[in-house]
Amino acid sequence: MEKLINYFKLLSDETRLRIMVLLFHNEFCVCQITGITGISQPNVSKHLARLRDMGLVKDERKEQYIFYSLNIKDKIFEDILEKIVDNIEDYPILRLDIEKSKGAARYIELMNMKNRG
Amino acid sequence: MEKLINYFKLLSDETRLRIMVLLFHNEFCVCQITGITGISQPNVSKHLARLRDMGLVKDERKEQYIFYSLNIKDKIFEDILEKIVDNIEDYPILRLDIEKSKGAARYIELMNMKNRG
DNA sequence: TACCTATATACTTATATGGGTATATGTCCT
DNA sequence: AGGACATATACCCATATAAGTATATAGGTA
Repeated sequence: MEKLINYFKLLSDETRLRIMVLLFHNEFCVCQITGITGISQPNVSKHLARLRDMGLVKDERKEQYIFYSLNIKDKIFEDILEKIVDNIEDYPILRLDIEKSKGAARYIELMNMKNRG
Repeated sequence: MEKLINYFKLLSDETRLRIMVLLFHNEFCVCQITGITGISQPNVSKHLARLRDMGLVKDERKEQYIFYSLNIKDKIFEDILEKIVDNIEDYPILRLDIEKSKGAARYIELMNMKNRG
């Protein structure tokens, strides 16, 4: 039951909920999540680390970026997350994050272009 | 979204989760919940008050007892709770509470009989 | 090598949370 | 009215949690 309790703890924080819902739609690196949500980079990192330690997300380095993606094994948790996503219209903050995230693939391109002048 | 977050906060505490799952099966008074779960009376009362303030349970006095019952209006919360109950075999503590609760109707009878000698 | 960006972590602080004990309130019964 | 029980609440304490700032680590590129 401790696991179940921990799942609910995870979801009971707005920052983590936003991150989880984002990752439900796609994989993102830390800077993309930071850019999309406006949450500070250390904060995003910290929450992702916690999610990783609980085995709910996995990370993969691609050059300078570390991409995080969902890694859910527990059906009950998956179902709950899905239920939230299905009702995303009820949660404008989440919907907005997803909207913004659609331009996020370009975020890294833009960064790279900027760095190269 | 604050409501959703609050739902998860509610469920992320073992005491409240046990109470909610009990009430999902039946209505109970404070002393029954205390008897079934072994949680202290003030603690049970406090959590029930919190649930009541959030509109998730309602209370009804019957003589000296105050019975609490579920009063869920939000479908997403109902679905989540249902999902837990459907998988109750995974959570021995919850299952045991339910088992014990089956004798709980008799609890008040016993109390009354004892008081009358 | 030096610099820039991405990410992680340490440290601090403020706040929320949960539980215990003691006590108040309310109801029933005699 | 007084005693017994049910419930609620106040108060205290310990702990957990989240966020910010500063800093460390690591990769990429010139």
